[in-house]
Amino acid sequence: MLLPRNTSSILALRTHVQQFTPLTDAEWQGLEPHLREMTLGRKQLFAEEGKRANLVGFVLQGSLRQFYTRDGDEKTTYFYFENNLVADYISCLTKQPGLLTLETLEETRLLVFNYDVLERLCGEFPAWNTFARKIAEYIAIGLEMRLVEHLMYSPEERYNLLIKSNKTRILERIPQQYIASYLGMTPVSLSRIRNRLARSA
Amino acid sequence: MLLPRNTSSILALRTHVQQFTPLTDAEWQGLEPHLREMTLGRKQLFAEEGKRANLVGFVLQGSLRQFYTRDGDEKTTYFYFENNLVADYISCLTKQPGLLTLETLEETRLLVFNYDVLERLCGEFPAWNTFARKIAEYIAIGLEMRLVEHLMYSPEERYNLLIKSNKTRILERIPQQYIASYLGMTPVSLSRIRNRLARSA
DNA sequence: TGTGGCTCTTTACAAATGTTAAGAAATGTG
DNA sequence: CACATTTCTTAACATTTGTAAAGAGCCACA
Repeated sequence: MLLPRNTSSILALRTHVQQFTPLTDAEWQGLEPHLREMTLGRKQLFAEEGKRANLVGFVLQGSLRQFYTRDGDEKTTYFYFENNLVADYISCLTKQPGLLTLETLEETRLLVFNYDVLERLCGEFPAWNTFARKIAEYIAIGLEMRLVEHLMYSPEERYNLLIKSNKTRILERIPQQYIASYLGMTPVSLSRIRNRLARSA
Repeated sequence: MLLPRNTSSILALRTHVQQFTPLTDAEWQGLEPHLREMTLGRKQLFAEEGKRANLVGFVLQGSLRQFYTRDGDEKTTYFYFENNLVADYISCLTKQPGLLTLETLEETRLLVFNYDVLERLCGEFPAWNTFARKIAEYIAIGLEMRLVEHLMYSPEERYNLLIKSNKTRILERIPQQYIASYLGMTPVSLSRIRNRLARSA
């Protein structure tokens, strides 16, 4: 479902982009005409396993989860909330069919554009190229930290790290089964760990 | 230990860089004057935990491992071989003290340059900015796949995936205790898994 | 507001990995 | 080439997590 564009939404995205690198009005105008609003109901798909992704979204309201499927079993690996960009980044980069699915957790409103527009802007404007570089660097740092957490800490320690982190949105808004998956354990195991912690506290 | 520069080494690096994006001679000359050769003996450090990193290396000969330390316990998370770039990427990007250590596994010869040179080139030449972007994207893709492997597969399955992968250099050249760490398990556990596999084969 | 479905917890049991320690094997170094 | 060191294997035991199943609690939606 596509809606007309909204000025304050567009400003929110521009502000987000400019947290990575400054943009002149002219540079911004390279992207703005390609933006459109989209609203998805609960449990609808923003990207689907097996399909080549070319859509980037900026979450205005709502949330999504990212999961990989194996033998019909879903492994949730990431969550997206307001004021963040969401995409099957790997499929956009490689132009290969995606391995993951992006599903809304609630009714979600997004500002969207096609990844190939950004790719074209990277060739036309150094500023957009720098933005794309900074985004990639930001993603790489996040992934490295997350991988290290898995290599260095036990499931119970990872849950404690999540509690002490500033990712409270995850704990507040995400069903526990998905948090368990995100932390690399089963829902049963997370329930046990929570029980242990509650008793000792 | 620094040695005079060597033409074929420099060509090897240029070839590697150009696998990410094409460069004119003029663009390449932005980097070349800043290259120098370095040779490290076995078990010497290329980057050290707690120190801010600013060095990028291109491995000409030899290999390194990357590890994080926790309570005196080392967790090896990555290996670097010939014809690959090595750096404490996060420390270079964030300009914060590094969390990891890079140690040679054998006598290693590298071509090195300072990261801030590359950063400057990103501002001067769009081609170098694109190179930095492609590198970041390449790293992000690798990290995402590695994280997913940990979230979706058991230690034994991860060992099987490593065997079936094209990362044979790891299995051939890396001590098993480090491979175990890389796979997120103890050396004892890896030895057991190998034993099980050998019996069933 | 009631009802069906989804989510979380709890239990018992199975399976895998972690821990510790000792010995065998391999490797690096003088 | 031989010794010292490091690495790998094996074993026994402890701990943790996974699995399956049942019930309680909560939420969404009609």
